[in-house]
Amino acid sequence: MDELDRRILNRLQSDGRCSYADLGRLVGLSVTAVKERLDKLQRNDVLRRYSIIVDEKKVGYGVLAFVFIGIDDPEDCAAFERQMLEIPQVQECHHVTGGFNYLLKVIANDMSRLEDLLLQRIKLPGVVSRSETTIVFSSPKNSPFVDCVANGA
Amino acid sequence: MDELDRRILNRLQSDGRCSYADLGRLVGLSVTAVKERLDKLQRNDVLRRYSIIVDEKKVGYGVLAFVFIGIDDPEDCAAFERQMLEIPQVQECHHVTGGFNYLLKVIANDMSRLEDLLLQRIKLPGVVSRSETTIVFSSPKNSPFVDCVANGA
DNA sequence: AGTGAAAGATGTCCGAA
DNA sequence: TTCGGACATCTTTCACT
Repeated sequence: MDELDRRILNRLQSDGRCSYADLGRLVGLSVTAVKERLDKLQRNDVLRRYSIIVDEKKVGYGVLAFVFIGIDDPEDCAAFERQMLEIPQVQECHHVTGGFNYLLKVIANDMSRLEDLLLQRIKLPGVVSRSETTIVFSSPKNSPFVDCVANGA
Repeated sequence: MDELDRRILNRLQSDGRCSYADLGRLVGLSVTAVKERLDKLQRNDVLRRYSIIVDEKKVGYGVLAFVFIGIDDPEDCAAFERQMLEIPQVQECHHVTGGFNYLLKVIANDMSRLEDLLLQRIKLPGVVSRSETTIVFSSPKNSPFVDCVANGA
C-alpha cells in the first residue's frame, strides 16, 4: 500500500464508478496497473466492497439513536451480539470501555418504532441490565469517508 | 419509491458494481427502466453516491472512539461544527439529547494520535467545557448498510 | 509492477409505445 | 414508465517488458 493506492481509494470513496482510465490519469498509471492494484487491495480486504450511500431519512428512517447497553453476566455477551447481528436497524454494535459494555447505532422509522425495537428486541430480559439512549437531533457530519491520505502511516 | 426501488438500492449497497442487466433480472425490469429509476433516485438524493467500503484498520486507523462534547455557550456551537467538518478523522458529528451537546465518531492511527487530536483540535479552549471519551475494543457489527426493504414505510 | 491491444460486457442515448 | 436497438465506453484478459 503506497501513496498511489491511497489516492485511488480516496477517489473511489467519493466516486465509486470512477473508471480505471480516470483513476489511471489521476495517479499516472495505465488502466491495467490500476485494475491490478485494485484487485490486490480487494484480495487483501483493504477494499471490502463497492457500494452506494443511501439517504436514511429519504428511505423512511427518520430517527437515529445511540444506545449504551450494560450486561452484568459476561456469559450473555455472545448471545447479545448474535441478536444484534440479526436486527437490520442496528447498524453498529461496538464493544466499548466505560460503565457500559456495548454502544449501538440504531435507526428507526420513528420514535414509536424505536421504542418497540428497544423494548422488544434489544433490551433482552435477563441479559441487558441497564441501557442509556441518546437521540440524535441532527447530524452536521455523517459520512463513512475514511481518508486514506491524511493518515500518518 | 416503491418495492422495486428498495430492492435495487439494497442490492447496490451490497454490490455497488451490479450491472443494470443484473438489477433488471432481480426486479423484472429492462436495463433502461432500471437506469431511469436510478437516475431519478440520484436526482432526488435518495441515492447520495456510489462508493467503496474501506477497512479502516488496514489503512492505518487502529483506534475508534466515541466522544461526547459539552458546550456551555450556544453561540459557540456553529464554530465547533465548522471545525469538526474540517477534521477527516471526525467521521460523524451528531447534535444530541442528554447531558452533552454533541457525539463524535472519531478514528485515529493509535491512542497517541487520538490523544493529540482530542487535545489540540477537538477540545477547543473556551468552547468545549466538558467531554467524555469511550474507546471501542472491537466491533461485532459495523456496517453502513441501510435496509430499504425491512422498513415499515 | 508495469504496458498496450483486442475482445467481450456494460453504460448510455434514442425513438416508440 | 417502460421497452429494445445502436453506439460509445469500460472491464478484462493476454502477451510482453
